[in-house]
Amino acid sequence: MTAPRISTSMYILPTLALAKRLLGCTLVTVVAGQRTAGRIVETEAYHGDTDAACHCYYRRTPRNEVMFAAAGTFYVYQIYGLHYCVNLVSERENTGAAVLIRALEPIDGLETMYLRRPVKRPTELTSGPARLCQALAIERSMSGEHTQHSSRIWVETAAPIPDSEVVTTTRIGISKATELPWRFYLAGSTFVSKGPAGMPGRKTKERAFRS
DNA sequence: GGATCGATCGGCT
DNA sequence: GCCGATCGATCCG
Repeated sequence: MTAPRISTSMYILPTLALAKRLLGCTLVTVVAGQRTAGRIVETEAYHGDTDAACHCYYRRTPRNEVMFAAAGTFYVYQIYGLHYCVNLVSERENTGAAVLIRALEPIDGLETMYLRRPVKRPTELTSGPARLCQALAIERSMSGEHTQHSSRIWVETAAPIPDSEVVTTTRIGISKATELPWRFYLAGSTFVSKGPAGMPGRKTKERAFRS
């Protein structure tokens, strides 16, 4: 079962709208002939020079260059020297904004995912930005690929999730701009990441955002 | 269950 | 030199 890839009209949405709209859609990779896919259940928005937590906040550099590419481009970066995280670039070219994909519900290729991540429960497979990259074999060489054209990574569309099923909170694991309610997840999903319990010197606690 | 800590390295504040 | 959009192991209760 596959669905069409997301269309231009979707990934040109403003970053916050795109972050919400990606919920329910399917992130797919095909690596070494193995298709692995998961339903997106958690995202975060990062937006250019207005957002101190964004990689593009200070200026354009070789590292964040891909975030200034066309909307629909994947931006993959390495964090803490050993993990990867994947984003979908948003907004007009040269803006420097993206949506971080933080958690998936595994759908296809579970056996392959377990080979890449020897864990016990399906909830441990893809419930975190670095975990899902390991399970779907996403690494830095995929940075710069486009969801419309890539043969190894793309997003497939799904019906929009009603607002009543989307929870909005502050973002996780950052130390700047912690007040922005730019994290979104599917209410009731057991595949959402919880984030670190608490690390010294870091404000990681999420705050529910009332609306 | 919750808190603490180490791994590991590229890019820059 | 410092530190991060993280994870998993370990210790405590």
